[in-house]
Amino acid sequence: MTEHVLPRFMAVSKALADENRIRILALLQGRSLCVCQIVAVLGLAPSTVSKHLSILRQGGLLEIEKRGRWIHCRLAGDGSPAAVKRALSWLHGSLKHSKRIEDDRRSLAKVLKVDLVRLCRRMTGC
Amino acid sequence: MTEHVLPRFMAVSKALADENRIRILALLQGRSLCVCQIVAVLGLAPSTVSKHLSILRQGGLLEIEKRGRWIHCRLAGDGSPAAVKRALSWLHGSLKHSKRIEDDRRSLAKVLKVDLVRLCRRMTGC
DNA sequence: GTCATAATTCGTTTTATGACGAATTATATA
DNA sequence: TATATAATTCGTCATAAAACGAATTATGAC
Repeated sequence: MTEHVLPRFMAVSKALADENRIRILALLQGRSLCVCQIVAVLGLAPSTVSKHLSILRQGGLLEIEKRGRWIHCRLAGDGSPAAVKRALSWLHGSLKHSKRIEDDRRSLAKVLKVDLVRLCRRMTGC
Repeated sequence: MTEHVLPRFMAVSKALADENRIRILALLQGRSLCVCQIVAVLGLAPSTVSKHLSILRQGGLLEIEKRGRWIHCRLAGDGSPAAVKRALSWLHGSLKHSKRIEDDRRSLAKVLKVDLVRLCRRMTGC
């Protein structure tokens, strides 16, 4: 019986309460992505995406890894709390047939074909 | 592949993104409650609780049944979508050791001892 | 070292959400 | 029928959240 159980749960549920963050989590299913790749798919400002990623990390749903100049994101792994794993499994199970998510996946497929350096150059232009 | 999958999911996840709504769902675990009983435990204005209940219903997490002058609420049953059932199971699994939720339960135990008619009379006084 | 650039932080604006009380609706009881 | 009252809807206010651009930080390339 502890004080922080509910706040922790709320951090996860609030993280899941925004459509763009759900899109991010769906994009990351089964793969790791660079921030700029996520930006490219979502079509939002980098600062906005950065904020979303920070909220997802705070909820424990996301892990990051610095690789040189780029930051790669992936979903929380097996080591994460059961509550987080169940949330992700709920999410992925529920969104299997979403057109919006499928559109994002298609968009991602195109983005993945572009070299990272060229992709990020393109970003600044936007 | 349908259009409304993501909006439906968002209706559920947004419904779960408020602490007081989580408290309501936790209170309703395994029992049905009258609106005025929920009001008594949460300590919020009836209009506020009513709004919360409406959001939970919209998300499909809650069902209501009119019994005379009172409206009784219960969690979504076995007939509800898998996404909803999984959300509820995630929630209940995650909050087992929450002090706040446990306090609510104790508060509910007291409320349940009061006759419904007298309880509601007391409400108007507040 | 200097420059380019990936990502974040900060400040601001707009929009969404939660809270309440007053008014309304609907139902049981006198 | 008239009254009491459980619950909702409506209007309003205060707070929180999402979006952007500008400025900043940090890392690799030259």
